[in-house]
Amino acid sequence: MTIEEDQARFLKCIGEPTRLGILKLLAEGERCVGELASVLNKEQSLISHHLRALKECNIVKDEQEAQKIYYKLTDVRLARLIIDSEALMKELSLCKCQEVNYGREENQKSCER
Amino acid sequence: MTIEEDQARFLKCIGEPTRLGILKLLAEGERCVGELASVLNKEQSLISHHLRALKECNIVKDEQEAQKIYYKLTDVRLARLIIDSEALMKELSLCKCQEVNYGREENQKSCER
DNA sequence: CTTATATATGAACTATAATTCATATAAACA
DNA sequence: TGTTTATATGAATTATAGTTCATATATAAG
Repeated sequence: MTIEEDQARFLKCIGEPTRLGILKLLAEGERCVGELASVLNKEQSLISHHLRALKECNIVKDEQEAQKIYYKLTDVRLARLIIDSEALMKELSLCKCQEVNYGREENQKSCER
Repeated sequence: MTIEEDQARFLKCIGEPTRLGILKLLAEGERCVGELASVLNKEQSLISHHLRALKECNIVKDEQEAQKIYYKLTDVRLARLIIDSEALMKELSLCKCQEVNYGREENQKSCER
């Protein structure tokens, strides 16, 4: 088991659209499964499966409160990582002069290709 | 196409062991395909496929020099992202008290589970 | 103790991605 | 021009991951 394999597992776990949606919500504060499912408009069981994957990677932790189970990020720096990678991704996409530029058209002229 | 989908594509592209190996080498400086393949001890065609994936995500760019084609990171901040995510991953794994602790055994006692 | 609510689980299915192999392209050079 | 070297490509295969559905578990409330 190499570091790259572990790191890949970690990044791959974050790098899935539904899980990113979950993580961005949890970056704002803890949420229970039902809330996540309704806000993201996905099936409860799907959210549960994704939460389990995130938990197995130590990205989130849970806490039971009555019938509900609240999830939160294990570390605040995860929120930073998500924000930073989003910013970087947007810039790299801009330099490709794609159609999708996330509303920052004024920056298109600074693209060399 | 949501931001989460784009961001996931970006992170998933980085989050693969062989591609991480490539990226860490490119973080040190540009390399041609053959070098990458021999250092990583993988087939040339495999490296080529992965480089194409990285290029499609604008993570690397290439430059031809005679018969050889040199690859480099499109942005230095990618190196930072890889370093930071590795550091964070290691810390999160430590808190899980896993067997794999990347040689930082002295920190195991600070783990609450 | 029965019912409602919240979440988890496992199997089946579907989709996506990684790998290998054979071959194509293209530059350099004898 | 024929050969070597470097890289890319596409098809086929295999592996991994995401999704759905039905159902299980567990807490709370009547």
